[in-house]
Amino acid sequence: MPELPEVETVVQSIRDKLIGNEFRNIEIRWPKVLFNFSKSEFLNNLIKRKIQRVERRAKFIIIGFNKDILAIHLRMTGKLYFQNDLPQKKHISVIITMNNGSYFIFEDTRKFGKFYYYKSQDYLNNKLGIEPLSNKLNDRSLINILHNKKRMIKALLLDQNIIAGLGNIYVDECLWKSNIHPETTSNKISGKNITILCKAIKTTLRSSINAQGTTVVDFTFLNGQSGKYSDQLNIFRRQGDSCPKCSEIIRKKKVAGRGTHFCPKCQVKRY
DNA sequence: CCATGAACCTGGTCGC
DNA sequence: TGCGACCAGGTTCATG
Repeated sequence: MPELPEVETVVQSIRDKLIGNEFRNIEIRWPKVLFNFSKSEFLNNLIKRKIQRVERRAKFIIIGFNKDILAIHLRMTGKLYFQNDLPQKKHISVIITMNNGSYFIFEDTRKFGKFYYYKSQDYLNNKLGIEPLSNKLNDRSLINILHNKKRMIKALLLDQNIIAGLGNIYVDECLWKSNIHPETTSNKISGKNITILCKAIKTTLRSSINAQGTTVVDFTFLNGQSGKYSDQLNIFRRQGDSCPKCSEIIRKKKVAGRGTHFCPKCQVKRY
């Protein structure tokens, strides 16, 4: 499901209900959801402590206490929301009872989502690449990154250790906007095209955040609201349609292990 | 260093 | 209606 704009949307939808409040209890319905700690560690470390901050780092949701954090990754189908009654749905992985009696729920059909507990955020910050919307990503740094690697551009942009937050939807959209074939070797892309790519990444992510993300199948937040950026997708899942720029038929093929959408006329493979 | 495929799970869709 | 094959917004691990 979620890439950077969707995670940001989720964070914004739960932040005010978490900050200043406390966890009181936790019910684990899918034990593997706790990746690097146990239920008793959750109870010992995170109960009855005031939540200080709620932020996004890459595709992680960070719930910060003092220095220590609860980090949540939604993977493909994770959903986080509040509810006043106990949920009756099928794929509930976690139910956290809040100090005000409401329930903070993690629902995850495919069960890939995970909770992590860290004594500080340093571990994640060191492991993850730069934030694409920060000024650490700019024309110069992106040229530097791409020209110092020899990798297929699609795989490189999906690599969270380098730039953290892009996923399959936005990589396809951004490569289309900058006329780069997804299989192009990164060091063969001209500085001029990289500049266009850099701009495409920032404007696409910002527009999607403004539209509260993309709902392709079932991404929802709050009370089942959908992301509106789906209307602005140009090629993602539009194989067989006409390219909005040149009317060529949009194609789909597997690149870097992922279904990849591109226009064979606008995005010519040079290497 | 890089690419590929499998694994982790469930459910939707498509063809027969 | 049923069944199998294939696909899905992500990440990690083994292998060549």
